[in-house]
Amino acid sequence: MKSRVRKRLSAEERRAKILDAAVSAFARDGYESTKMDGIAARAGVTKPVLYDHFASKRALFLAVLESIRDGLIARGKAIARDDADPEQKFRRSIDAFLEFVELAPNAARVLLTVPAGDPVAAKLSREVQAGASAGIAVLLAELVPGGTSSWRLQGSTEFLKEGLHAVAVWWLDNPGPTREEITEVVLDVAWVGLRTKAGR
Amino acid sequence: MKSRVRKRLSAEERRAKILDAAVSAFARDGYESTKMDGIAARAGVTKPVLYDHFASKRALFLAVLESIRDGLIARGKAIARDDADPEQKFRRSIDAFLEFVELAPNAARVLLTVPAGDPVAAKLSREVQAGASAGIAVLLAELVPGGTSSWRLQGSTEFLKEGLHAVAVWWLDNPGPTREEITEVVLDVAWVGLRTKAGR
DNA sequence: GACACTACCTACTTCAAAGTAGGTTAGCAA
DNA sequence: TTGCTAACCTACTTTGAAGTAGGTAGTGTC
Repeated sequence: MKSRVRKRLSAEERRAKILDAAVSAFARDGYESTKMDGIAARAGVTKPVLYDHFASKRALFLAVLESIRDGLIARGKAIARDDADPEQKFRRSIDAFLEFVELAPNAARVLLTVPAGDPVAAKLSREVQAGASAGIAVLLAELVPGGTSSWRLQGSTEFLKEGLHAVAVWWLDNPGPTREEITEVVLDVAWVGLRTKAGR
Repeated sequence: MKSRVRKRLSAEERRAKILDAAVSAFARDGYESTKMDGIAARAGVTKPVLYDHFASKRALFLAVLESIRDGLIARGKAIARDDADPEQKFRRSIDAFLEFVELAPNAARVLLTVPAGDPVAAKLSREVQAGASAGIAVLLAELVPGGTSSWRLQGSTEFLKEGLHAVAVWWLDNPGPTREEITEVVLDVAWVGLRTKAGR
């Protein structure tokens, strides 16, 4: 039974492979249902190796979230440049987010699924989400009256943010439509408003 | 140590108390983090008594969901009556849902928090949610072109449904505004549309 | 070619929480 | 009073997954 040829990677390579395996695993099963043994198997090693690189399951999850966040920050810079036209700004923000979902579906799933069981992990998750959707709040602040901390603004932000997240998840599960089409759906509801559809 | 006077309730009374304790417990901590011992303590009994009434944690959760659903069905009848004006219909639906949230906050929290860890429990949860939000889909079907099964309709429904859920949860955590005000926020975004706010 | 470093493994412990076996006693009925 | 039913208990087993102890063997360096 010595037929198995062990591949020995550098610490960095192995760490990258583990992170990669963890993203797919968390994306597939969610934080709670993902087992460390499962991640290890995907990464082609055994469990103790995981603990050589990450102190705990939570630490691994945190590292995954951080790598996702870093990717988002890089992407976010592209949207930041100011546009005079609010509609263009709005559309570009939605579209940029959906582009992230399209290009990194696993990362998107992890980002959009807040762990329910572990409060600490949930907090981390929400923090990264908050950073990612800060753009929406800024955008809305210009449109909603009442100052940055008004409940109107907060409520609207919550609605838009989670609505957008839900559409993204739905799109991941039903990958028929193109990104442009999904963007259009979101704009139709939130930007144009349903009122215009009702013969009035 | 015999000072404790045991209260002996009928099966139905005890069952009701357990269900009640379970709703608060699930609402507070979520499905995964809620312990059977904790529910038992809240209900004033010990764990085996729970298992005299419910076969498993899942079965108990299911019973809780069913009782919530029954409450919703009763309430739903009030909204069903047809209104000619789509805006009124829309507003009344949103408002009825928020009224449920206001009157039964624990039930609402349980309904709106899909368990992440247990796939079976998650499925149950989503089914009850789907029933509760079927009204939204019907309502949208009149406004969104393309037939009942079009991706436009599904995407819009998802957006509205989860947006509304998110606002409800946010409202539970930030109970400042009145129900009418929250309704107005939702209508402002989804019915009127943000476009009208941007000087155009 | 020998040494050292560390990636990697097998086989274990720990722990929390679900679920259970079996006995005890309240409360009703005759 | 005597007994039966079932609501309730204490104390246990089971399970499943996180985390660990301690050893083995590739790989670059001298």
